[in-house]
Amino acid sequence: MKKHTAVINIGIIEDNRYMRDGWEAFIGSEPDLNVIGSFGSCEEAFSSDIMNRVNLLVMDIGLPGMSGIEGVRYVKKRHPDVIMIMATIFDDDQHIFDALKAGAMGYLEKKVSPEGLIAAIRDAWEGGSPITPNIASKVIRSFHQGANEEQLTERENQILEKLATGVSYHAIGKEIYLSVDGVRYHIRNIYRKLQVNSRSEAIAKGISRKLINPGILFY
Amino acid sequence: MKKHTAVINIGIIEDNRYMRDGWEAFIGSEPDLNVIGSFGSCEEAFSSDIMNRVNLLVMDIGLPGMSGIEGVRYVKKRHPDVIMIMATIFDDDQHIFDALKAGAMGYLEKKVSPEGLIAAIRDAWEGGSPITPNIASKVIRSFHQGANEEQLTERENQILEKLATGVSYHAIGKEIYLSVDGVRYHIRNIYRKLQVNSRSEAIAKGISRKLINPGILFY
DNA sequence: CATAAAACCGCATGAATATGCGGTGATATC
DNA sequence: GATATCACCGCATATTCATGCGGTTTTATG
Repeated sequence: MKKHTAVINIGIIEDNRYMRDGWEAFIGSEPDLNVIGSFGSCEEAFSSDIMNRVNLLVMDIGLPGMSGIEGVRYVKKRHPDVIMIMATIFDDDQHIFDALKAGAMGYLEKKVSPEGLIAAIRDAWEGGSPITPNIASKVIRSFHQGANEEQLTERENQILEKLATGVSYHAIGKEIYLSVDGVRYHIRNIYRKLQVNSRSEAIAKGISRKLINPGILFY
Repeated sequence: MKKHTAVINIGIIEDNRYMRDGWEAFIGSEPDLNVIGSFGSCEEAFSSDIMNRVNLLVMDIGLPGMSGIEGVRYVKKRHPDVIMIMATIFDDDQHIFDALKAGAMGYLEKKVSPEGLIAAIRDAWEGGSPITPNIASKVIRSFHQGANEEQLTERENQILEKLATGVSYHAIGKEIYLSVDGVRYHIRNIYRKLQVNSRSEAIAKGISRKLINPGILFY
C-alpha cells in the first residue's frame, strides 16, 4: 500500500469565476495543497492533462454543459481513485443523493468557510466524508424508518423477506413449513397493510420502509 | 413553531460507570446543557420520570438488558421528539446502520473528545447529524454504486423503474410507447445483466445497486 | 461493404401470481 | 358464553410472467 503523497494535487471545477479564483487562492495558500488546475466546466477539465495527476476534485453541481453529477459519474468510471467533493448551492435531496450515489465522497454547501473547505479536503483525503451538518442530517434521516405506519407481524416480515429473494410461494412454504395457501394468506395481509397489490410493489415499499434489507446495500 | 429552549435537558445511558460520570461532568459543565439523569441501562432510564422532560439522549449501544438499538426504537416510538446520539465503541456497519435506521440522529465513536461530544450535542440540537469522519465515510459509501458491474442502458433503467411500481408489461408498454414484446425484450436483458430471473429479484437488486430509487426512501 | 450491437416486434407455452370465498382451531375480550 | 382476531388451509380462476425462437431496423465500427 502506497503512503499518501506529501502534497495533494487538487483540481477545481466551478463556472463562477470569482468563486473559482477564491477557492484556488485559499486552497493554494496551504503548503500541502497544490491546485494543479481550475476549470469552468467538466469538458475543459476532462480534456486537460491534469486528470492523470489529480488526487482530489472540488466540483460544483450546476455547471454549463456536463453537469456536476454526470461529471462525478465520468470521473468515477475513468479515474476511480480520484476523490470528489461537491461544493454547491443545491441542498435539495435529489442533488445530494444523486451526487453521493454517483460516487462523491463529500458534499459541502457553498457558504462553507475557507477554513471549512480546507478541513473538508484534508478530511476526505484521510478517508473521511466531509458533509455540512444539515446535509448530514438529510442523509441520516433517509435511514430512518417510518414511525406510525402499520406494523407487520413477525411472520409477515419473514415472508416479505422471502418475497424479495424471488422464490415462488411453494418454495417459501417449504422453507418456513407452511402450505402454499398459508403463504398466500399472509401475503394478502402484507399487501393490505402496505396498500399494494403486487409482489413488486410490496418489495419496493418494504425496502423503502426499511422492513427488509436488500443484502447488497450495506457492505 | 416553538423556539428552542435556552437549556437542553440531556439524559445519559451508559453502563460503564467511569464513562458515564465523565460524560456527565463534561456535559454538565456547559451552562446551556443540563444533565437531568444518567443511567446504566435502558430499563432504568425508561422507567424513570425524566423521559417526559428530556430533549436529547446520549446512549451507548452495548448495554446490559435492552440493547441501545432496541432502546432507540423504543424512544422513537414513545417519545418521537427526543434526539438520540449514539456514542459507542462499535464501528461496524451493522450497528451503525441499525442505529440510524431505528432513528438515531448522530453516531460517535467513544474516543471522541469532550469538546467533540459537546459540539455534537449542540449540532444535533440545531438539526444537524453529528457523525465522526470514519462513520460518515461508511454511510456515504453505502450510497455509492458498484463501479465495474454491468451497466444498464437508459431504456433498461427506465423499464426497471416501471417494474418496481408493480404495473403489468402491458401498462409499461403503453406508458413508454412500446409493444408488450418490446418490453419483454428489455426485461430479458435486464435479467441477464443483473443475473436474476424474476421481477422480484430484479427490483431488489436494482434498488440495492441504486439503479432505481424507491420513491419513499428519500423524502 | 460486412459485421456487430442495440432496440425493437410477434408468437407460443408452462409456470407463477392475485384474489375471491369458504373453512378450522386457538386465544383473548367483554 | 358470545364475539372477535389471528394464523392457517383449500379451491377455483383470470391475469401476468418467464423464456425460447425467429424476425427487422438503425447505428456505429472496422
